[in-house]
Amino acid sequence: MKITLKDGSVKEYDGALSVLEIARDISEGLARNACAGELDGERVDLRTVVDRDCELNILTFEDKGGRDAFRHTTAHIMAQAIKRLYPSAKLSIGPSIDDGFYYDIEFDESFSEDNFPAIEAEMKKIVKEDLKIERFTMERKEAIKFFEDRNEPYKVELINDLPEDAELSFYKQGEFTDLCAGPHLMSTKPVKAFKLMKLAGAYWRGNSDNQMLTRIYGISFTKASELEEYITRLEEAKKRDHRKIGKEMKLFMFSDEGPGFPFFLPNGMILRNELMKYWREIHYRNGYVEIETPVMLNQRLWVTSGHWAHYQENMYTSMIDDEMFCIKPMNCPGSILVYKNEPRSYRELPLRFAEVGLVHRHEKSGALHGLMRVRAFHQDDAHEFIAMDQIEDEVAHIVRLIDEVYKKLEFDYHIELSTMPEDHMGSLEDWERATNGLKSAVEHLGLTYEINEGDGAFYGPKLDFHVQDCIGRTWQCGTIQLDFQLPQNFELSYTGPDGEEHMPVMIHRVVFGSVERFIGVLTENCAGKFPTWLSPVQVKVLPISDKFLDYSEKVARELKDNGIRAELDQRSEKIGYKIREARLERVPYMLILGQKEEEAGLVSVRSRFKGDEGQRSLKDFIADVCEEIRNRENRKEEVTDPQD
RNA sequence: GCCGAUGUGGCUCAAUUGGCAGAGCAGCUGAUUUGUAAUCAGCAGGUUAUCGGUUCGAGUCCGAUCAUCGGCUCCA
Repeated sequence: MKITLKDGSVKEYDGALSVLEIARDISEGLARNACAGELDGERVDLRTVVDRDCELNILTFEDKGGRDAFRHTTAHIMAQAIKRLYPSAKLSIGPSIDDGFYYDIEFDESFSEDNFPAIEAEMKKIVKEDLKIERFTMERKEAIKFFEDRNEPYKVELINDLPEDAELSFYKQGEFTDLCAGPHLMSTKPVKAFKLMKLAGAYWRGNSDNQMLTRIYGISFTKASELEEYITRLEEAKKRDHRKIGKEMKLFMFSDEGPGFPFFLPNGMILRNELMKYWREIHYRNGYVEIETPVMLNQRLWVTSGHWAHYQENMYTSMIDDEMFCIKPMNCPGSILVYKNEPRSYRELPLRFAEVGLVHRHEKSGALHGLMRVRAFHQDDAHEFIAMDQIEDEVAHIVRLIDEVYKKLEFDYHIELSTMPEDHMGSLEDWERATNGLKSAVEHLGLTYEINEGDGAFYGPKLDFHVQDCIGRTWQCGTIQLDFQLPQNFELSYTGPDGEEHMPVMIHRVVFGSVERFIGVLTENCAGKFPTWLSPVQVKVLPISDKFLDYSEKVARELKDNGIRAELDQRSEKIGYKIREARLERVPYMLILGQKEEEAGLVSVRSRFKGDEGQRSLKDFIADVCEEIRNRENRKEEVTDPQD
């Protein structure tokens, strides 16, 4: 047989060989580091026997596939340690994930992180024991009996749910045997560096009606230094947390009097208003008109829209004069009332009503998370009413708009297409037509997307734009949702060129998603070092001593007169102290003013980007900063902070 | 909502087996008049999240509630 390797070279063998044996034939080093294989693009075990011509890629810890196998083996080692220490613990599933691995386990007694050190110690023993990991298969009946005898009900349930013809594979290391598709390492020995990271509850099979199991998360590496590096990186990343920076920079706050309801402080308001100024500019440029609809409206409207039936649990309500009013969780019904305010013509389409609407949703207490997940937030919403044949163009138009904004703010994002959920309105045909409309728009733009099965809104499928926070969690920001249902429920129509009444298609879309969440992600992306146009204070004027206060006031006045957000630090402190504070406040520019500057009528510029930029005339400085702000430039940092 | 953890001045954190609630920073007052990341001194600041219990005595032990953090479910 002929085997084509990753580098294109071809190996020929007479008989069948395992992946490991082929690796060993290539080099001893590779065999030592091999974690798994990739056979014609499919992930396989090191034990897999190759007996035909194929492409084979040997995976090590450096490859995602190899890393997965390595960490999956670590999960087994953890499970084995737990079974040694807690023989009555019941195992369910324990996969590798992007960021390590976990195992979901049912314990008899309450389990806390205090138990981690003992488990880690036992894991170390297992690694040291250098247990050989063997793979074998079992008949279904035998396998069920095997796990029934060992009181592992979750494993039995897993086996019962596998298709009839599925091969049931097992991996055995020492006294421990687990149902598992693999792949796995050959022995426990290479798992040199690992750490149990956190503990969480997790519902069996991800269903909140089921039993809650204890999930233990861990991470592992081939070397201790890699583990240390990982932990340091994680700690560094946490310094970018928007909740920490928001407090430091006085952007926003929360109060126990309103859990999940953000308060915007003066600095946060500047940031938000500047963002919205930019937002309005690009929306007016893209053919949107802005409206505002009431925060609360009669329950009747929400019954018609379907929100009362599908979203009631999340809605705040109020009885007024014996009528029930609902505080809006979404802006769409309000926009629809605006649409219906007058007869509409095909000539107006696409009709784009933008609305920065304040919505309230009663989110479960455990779901709240800083500005990322709140109970009151501003959606940079728009509801568009279009003709059926405008779907693809309009969706493409919005995708381009979102892309423009995300690029401007340097967000990395990925797109997900969310399809029909269980709890939905409308016919299957409508759902299919809407889903296909979204698909073809993205495909024609040449963009890639993942499919998120069953995650659409109850009224339609959606394209979601996801971005990452400081520790890699992804958050949905932008979304484009197609909707055939609400136009029907509200009997919307427009007069076509044929003089007949037609039903418009509705698009719900946001670019930022929630302004609050967007600010949270933005803050973490830039670690609070906002571009100058978004900075609460753009220039800080720092007199060397009180003697130069008059000149400093004049300079600050001049800056403010030119529309620059400037602040004067008039405290009787040393210049080093003032600079340090301005740096900690992440101010983009400092003007240092002393005798030299006053006599020459100049300013000394120190920037966040380059440090000391030397002396220049105030006029030139103002011209450049104004230009930078007007263009909404994002100057790059060329200097790093000294350690605190 | 569920599982686990946490809660001490504005912020960051101390407080031994249960035995007088403390420090640094920030704030205020005064001195200092400063040249590119922290000048000095003094003053003030607390019902230890809330409520209840055990105890001669509770920040510390127990219970409940609230909030926050990490996940699960849900979601912009």
